[in-house]
Amino acid sequence: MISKLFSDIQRAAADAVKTQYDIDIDPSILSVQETRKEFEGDYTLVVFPLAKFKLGAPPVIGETLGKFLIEKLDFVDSYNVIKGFLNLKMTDAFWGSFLAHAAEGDAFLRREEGKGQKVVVEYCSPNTNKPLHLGHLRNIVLGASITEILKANGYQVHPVCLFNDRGTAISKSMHAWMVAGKEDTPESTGIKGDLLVGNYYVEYAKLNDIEIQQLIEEGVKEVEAKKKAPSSLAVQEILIKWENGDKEIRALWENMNSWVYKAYHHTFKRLGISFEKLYYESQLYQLGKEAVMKGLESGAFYKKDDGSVWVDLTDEGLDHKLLLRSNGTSVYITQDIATADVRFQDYGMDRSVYVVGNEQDYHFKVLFLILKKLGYSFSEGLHHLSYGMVDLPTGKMKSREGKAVDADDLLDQMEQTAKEVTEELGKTEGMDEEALGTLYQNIALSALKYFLVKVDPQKRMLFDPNESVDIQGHTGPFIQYAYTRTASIKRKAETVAPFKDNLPLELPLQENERFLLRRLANYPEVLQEAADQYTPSLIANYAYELAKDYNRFYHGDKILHSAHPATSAFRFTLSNFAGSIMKEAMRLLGISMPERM
RNA sequence: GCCCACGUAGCUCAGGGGAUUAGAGCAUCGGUUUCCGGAGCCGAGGGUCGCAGGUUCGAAUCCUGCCGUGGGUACCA
Repeated sequence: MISKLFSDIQRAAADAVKTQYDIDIDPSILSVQETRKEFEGDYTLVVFPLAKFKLGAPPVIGETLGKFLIEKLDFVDSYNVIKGFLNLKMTDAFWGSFLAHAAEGDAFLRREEGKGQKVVVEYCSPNTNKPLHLGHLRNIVLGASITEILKANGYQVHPVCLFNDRGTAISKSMHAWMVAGKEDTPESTGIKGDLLVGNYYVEYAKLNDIEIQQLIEEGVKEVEAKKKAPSSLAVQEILIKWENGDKEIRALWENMNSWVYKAYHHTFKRLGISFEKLYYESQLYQLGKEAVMKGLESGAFYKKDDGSVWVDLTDEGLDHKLLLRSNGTSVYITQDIATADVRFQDYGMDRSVYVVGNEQDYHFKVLFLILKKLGYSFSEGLHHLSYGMVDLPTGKMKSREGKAVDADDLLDQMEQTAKEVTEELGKTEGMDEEALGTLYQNIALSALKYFLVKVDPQKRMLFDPNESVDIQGHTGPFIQYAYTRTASIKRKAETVAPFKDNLPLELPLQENERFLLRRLANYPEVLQEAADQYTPSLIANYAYELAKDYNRFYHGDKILHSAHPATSAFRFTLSNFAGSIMKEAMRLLGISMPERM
């Protein structure tokens, strides 16, 4: 809607230049933007770029164009020129018409761009040897929201999760558990399964470090010591036994994973996320070899004398990359090739999005080039949604040192805070115990998810566990609170008829109303940009700005009891519309809106 | 060494060619409730936009170099 408006203005301005100065210009050189707050107007045409045609001083050109536009475009009410900026004020009728139409149905909330295109989004994808921590949470929130954002843009989206359920990580926990006496279970200890397994992972790391230290003191070189430490050797043995299908090892492996999955599914449920399909590395890791063989046949890869298989990426500015070890076993990237292939068989997707931390930027660059070489039809639609780590004030979060913020603990803590603040405010009379529990959970999730998603994914972010996540200011609960105001207004206004396009506005629009309308009109653009750039933070920041604009509007003239019924109808419809956009924007972030809080 | 990302107020972050005064939140200080919900609203103080060049009518924004931080550069995942 705005993009069409902007191009209308640009075209009219280009026409003006043609008729007034007899010069043909490309309309797109005249950029249109929102008028800055301190000036009068809604949208601004920048006329500086015309300077190079030597038509005169920019302010004079601005005047000429302004006069022309006000004649030609019936939605332009007035204009003013400051330096090379032509500020255009839209008519009240324009805004009235916008509101009446946009607020009707939900066409305004959806875009068609991705219609007919299938996208697979892989996110979360944990190693199953430890609890989900704050870093996973950032991943999950990004993955879940990009899924919804793409859907709202018309794509058919399939969210999937890949469990890295085998390999050295889980084997370390297994070894420590066996060393400790093969006794503890989640049931016997009362410790949730992922944490229990994670504790053994920490135990392993401690044991391993001590052994290495000892060897070094005995004069063994560090590199050697890491390989020769008894626990390191034990893990290698576990890996081999696992591959050979050793009964005892397989049983323990299944058992430990089941503890972890049980806990994960509980956490997933709590976070309100679900996947369409779960993939397991243990079922995929052997398929890589076939894929590599195909590439070998087609000439995309090459074989060295020792039997190892490589891909040459020097043409793309990278180096040679190993795909298959000389002993025939696969490496990390081999599995990813296979996984992409399996996924294509499952979904026939046009695009594939991987939500993975930015320490793997290079890995995905390589993977995407390889998939392209192999000629996959979806290789043009690959995207790595890369995000920065969540750091603690003490540095990186490290599971192996037990230095991580557990997702469930954090949520417990935040629900408590939400409860305290809500009770203090006392707006929840009449809600039963269960509804209150849901509400606290909702507020806690909103604070946490919003905190994680509002920052540009590319940037690292800092989390201080000693300072709990805010619920005031630029936060999820702030936006929820603004929404509950719209809900409250709605409850109290059953008799107010909605505003229709044919109704007159008895008063000229107030500044706060215009700002709010402008913000709302911009929603489809933000929705598109968030999808095009795979950046949910754009939606988050938009929702915040919208809530702020709404609060200013709310603190202005009365919505329901204004002097004229037509004005009340208009303000009421505006309030409701703002509420539904807030709700939709937050839904895209995986946050639901309470009606009261 | 080479490659990538990041560097904006005390702290956490927006803005990513455009306006004189670079915006928010937190923290600090002040105002605001007989009136639709004060988790709010209004205001004050606080900035060499890492540094130096360049491109441009115009640079926090684009380019180059340097500095700082983090990550990558494994027959690890």
